[in-house]
Amino acid sequence: MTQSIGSAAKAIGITPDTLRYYEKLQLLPPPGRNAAGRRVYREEDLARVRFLKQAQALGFSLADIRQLLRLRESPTRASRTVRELAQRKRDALEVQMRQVKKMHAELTRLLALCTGSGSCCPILERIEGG
Amino acid sequence: MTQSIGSAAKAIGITPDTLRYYEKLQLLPPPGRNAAGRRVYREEDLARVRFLKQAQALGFSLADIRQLLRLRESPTRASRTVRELAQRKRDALEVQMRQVKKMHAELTRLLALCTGSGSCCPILERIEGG
DNA sequence: CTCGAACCTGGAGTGCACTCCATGTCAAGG
DNA sequence: CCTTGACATGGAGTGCACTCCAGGTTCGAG
Repeated sequence: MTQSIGSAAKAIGITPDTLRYYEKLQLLPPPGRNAAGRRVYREEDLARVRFLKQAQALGFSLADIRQLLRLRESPTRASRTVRELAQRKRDALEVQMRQVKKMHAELTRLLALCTGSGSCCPILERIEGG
Repeated sequence: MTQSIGSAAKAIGITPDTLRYYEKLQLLPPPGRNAAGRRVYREEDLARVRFLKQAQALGFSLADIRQLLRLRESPTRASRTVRELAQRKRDALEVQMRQVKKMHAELTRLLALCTGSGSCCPILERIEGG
């Protein structure tokens, strides 16, 4: 069963433009074409795109994903490289999480102080105070 | 006490380019100039930049900060608008936190499964499996 | 006095991940 | 048959926050 670029994109939840963009970046191999020169996607092609999107949802960049896809294709599926990639990504997420948490806590604290009615604003004061 | 753009930038921990960039975006008012036409920063100017950087550290974008700076300058310091800005930002951070947490948990789970030695890779399988 | 560092300006380039555009071809419904 | 919509291409534009460059002036140390 094959699909046009439009229905393939819809099935995955992206746009045809994005699909062509991934192809241009060589994240996806050129799909087949029909007699009229239009792209034809097989289930296998869709699986690759879904893999890409899943990895993206796990926080990997397209550059990371380029690696991941190559490893996925490789016959030995060199597990160690993937593991290292995942580990680095997890470390980065930890740092990000701490930062986001800190910002959130601070804003929560400031919002609790702030009635939104007074003429003085604890939020501005906090930012000013450093 | 006044500063050259270089020492002002250093004091804040940014580059002169960034300082000029903020000025171009009108996030900072044009500072004074000396006889030779070089920028001269007063303590007051530095305070504004520090405010900007603090707000940035709290997760505000430059567009947000433009608002914040205007409000800071305003005579009434309209607290309600600031509060709304902060609230929206906090909500966004909550969403972001949940996402980052989820990705982190998933990667941790996968890394626990993955020895990095076997020929099969749970991480790739997970991404494939959807 | 000289030399290198710091400064000035306007504008271009970066990185990420798309997104949109103009122009043209092709296919299916009414 | 005609229109409308999906598809094709190459290339430009978006948004964010810088960052760098060329070409010229000025400052401060020796």
